[in-house]
Amino acid sequence: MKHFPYAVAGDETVTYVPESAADLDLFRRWVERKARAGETIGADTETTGLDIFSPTYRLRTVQLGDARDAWVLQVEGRPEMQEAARWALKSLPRLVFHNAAFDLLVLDRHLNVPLATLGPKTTDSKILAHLYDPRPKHEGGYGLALKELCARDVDPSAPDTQGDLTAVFRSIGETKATGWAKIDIHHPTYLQYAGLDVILVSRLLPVLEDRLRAAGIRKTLADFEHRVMLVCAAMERRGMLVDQPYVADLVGRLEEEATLHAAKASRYGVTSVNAPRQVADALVGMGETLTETTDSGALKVDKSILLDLADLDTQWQPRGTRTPNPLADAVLRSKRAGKWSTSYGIAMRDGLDDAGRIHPKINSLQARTARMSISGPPLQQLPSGDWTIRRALLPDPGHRIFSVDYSAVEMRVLAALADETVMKRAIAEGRDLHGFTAELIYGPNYTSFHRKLCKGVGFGKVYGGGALTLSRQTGAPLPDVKTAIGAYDRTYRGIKRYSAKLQREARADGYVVWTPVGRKLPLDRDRVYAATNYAVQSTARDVLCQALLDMDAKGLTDYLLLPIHDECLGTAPADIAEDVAREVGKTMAMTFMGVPLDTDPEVGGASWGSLYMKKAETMMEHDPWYAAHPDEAAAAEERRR
DNA sequence: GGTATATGCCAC
DNA sequence: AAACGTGGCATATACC
Repeated sequence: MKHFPYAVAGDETVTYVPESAADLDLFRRWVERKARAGETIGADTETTGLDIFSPTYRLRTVQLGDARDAWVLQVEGRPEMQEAARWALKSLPRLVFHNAAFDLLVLDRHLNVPLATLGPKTTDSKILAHLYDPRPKHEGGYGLALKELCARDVDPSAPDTQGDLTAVFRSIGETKATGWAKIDIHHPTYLQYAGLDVILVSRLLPVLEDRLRAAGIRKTLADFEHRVMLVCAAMERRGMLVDQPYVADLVGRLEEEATLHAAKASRYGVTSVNAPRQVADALVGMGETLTETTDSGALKVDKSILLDLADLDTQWQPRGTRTPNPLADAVLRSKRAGKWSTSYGIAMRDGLDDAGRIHPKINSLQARTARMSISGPPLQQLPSGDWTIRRALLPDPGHRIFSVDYSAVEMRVLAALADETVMKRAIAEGRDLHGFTAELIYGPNYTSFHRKLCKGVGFGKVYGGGALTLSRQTGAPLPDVKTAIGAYDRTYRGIKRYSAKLQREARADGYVVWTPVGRKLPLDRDRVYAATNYAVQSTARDVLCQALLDMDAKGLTDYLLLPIHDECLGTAPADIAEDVAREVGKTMAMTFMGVPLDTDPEVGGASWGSLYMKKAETMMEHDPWYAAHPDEAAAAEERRR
């Protein structure tokens, strides 16, 4: 048996690599001892990369270990090693992984150890670290990577196993992208580091648990996050069907459009529309005056400035206020088509598993506020004003897509947290909140502009924005905005009071905000005003996560595709889709601190895009389900009006 | 070849 | 008095 000694925090540790049947017997005896003792064992996998669901993906090693001993099972192409790993994972009573969702999905898909088997006995050290301090290193936190955490809590000189291996990859003529798949499975550094990771995570766990206890973070919150992680992992495993012919055509059209407009821009000397310097220089050369600058002092040529120059409004419709600048127009169009093609179209086209599905990574606990993120491709950020991208994603065959979102959840959470009595009354009465506000401030004859202003001020409260930003955003004159904000504060005194209280407490209590679930959110000292936003955004996130757990308990997870901040996207057989969506809506709906959080279920057709099409005609032409159900298309158009 | 930063834009 | 929050990700650019 190969073995690699290594000193961790002054202790001798050993990584064992079983080769013979006798070696595996030793491994099994170790597992039996650990299982009897009820110990939590560190676990990890090495694989060919991060794209778990790609057809060429391979699991290479499975590691298990405690604070002193690690075992690396070279399972790739070795049935007896796979069997031993499977047996060990099933026998051990408690496991700890760093970033468990990844390894659990790898083991589910490539070692046939179900998510449902390992999930309930798994602790994720990354979740615990996030609960202790959600900030990555560059934001002033301790960081969330295993290396960063172990440097603090285990051994400052512990190696950067991932980083150091990158150097090894280079030494064998591979890159970071190819190294994990190509490195010899017997390479001593590879095996040594594979074992070290589980020794490190075993040692990290008790320290993190102590830290959470000392910080006053409840065990129930950690349990909540682990359950949420497992529901999200199940959604990630399910993935989403891609309309492959549609995507192929879409990418073609977008690339053509990007090229066409790039060619126009090149006539003005811009060789790359994505180079802000080139664009700015060319515009100045054409006689345009650019006044705004970026943080580093360069002339700013962002979308809003280019839209002005191209004489387009925010909906890209001609405004008729000036002669459109053709370069600005070409740059806008080329950039948009290019981004939609690469970030969304190509990502969908090239990220497929062998069943034609994509499996975007759902990070259930990502942001400082605990918000989730989705990447590869970023499905939470697909264009919503235009249905063409979402049209590429489909419910399962024979299903209809559905979506359920909360109505104005962040405003309602704010009303609840701030105990804002006037706002709570309006919500309880089922009033349109922004119209209600406009009426209180401007009287019964308020205009749509007044309502828009009030809506903006409300969002400003949630985001912490000021008068100037709001004025820029709505186009309303600064004095009008200031007046509206003043009136708003007098109308909803509870919000100002709450915001002031959070900030006062934060300054007295180490610049943190505590949320109702007992989550501790660190604030930047120079942005204490963000406290209200953090509390609201984080609590709204926890509302959706509680709903995910409630839905899971009712067996609804099988219908869910994605969480999108205040919304759940799902798929259900066409004959029961309406019922499923209604049930999801009922389960998501709840009362939070006395404030009702209503939901709005909506059932579409045979593509996600159908939920974003406004006209029945469009639905019938571009969505097969509506093509077969014209009456439903007409009804959907009516509802969306 | 790789990283870090700047800029910009997509969503809620 | 004023302060717009959270992400993912592409491209350009400078630098190692």
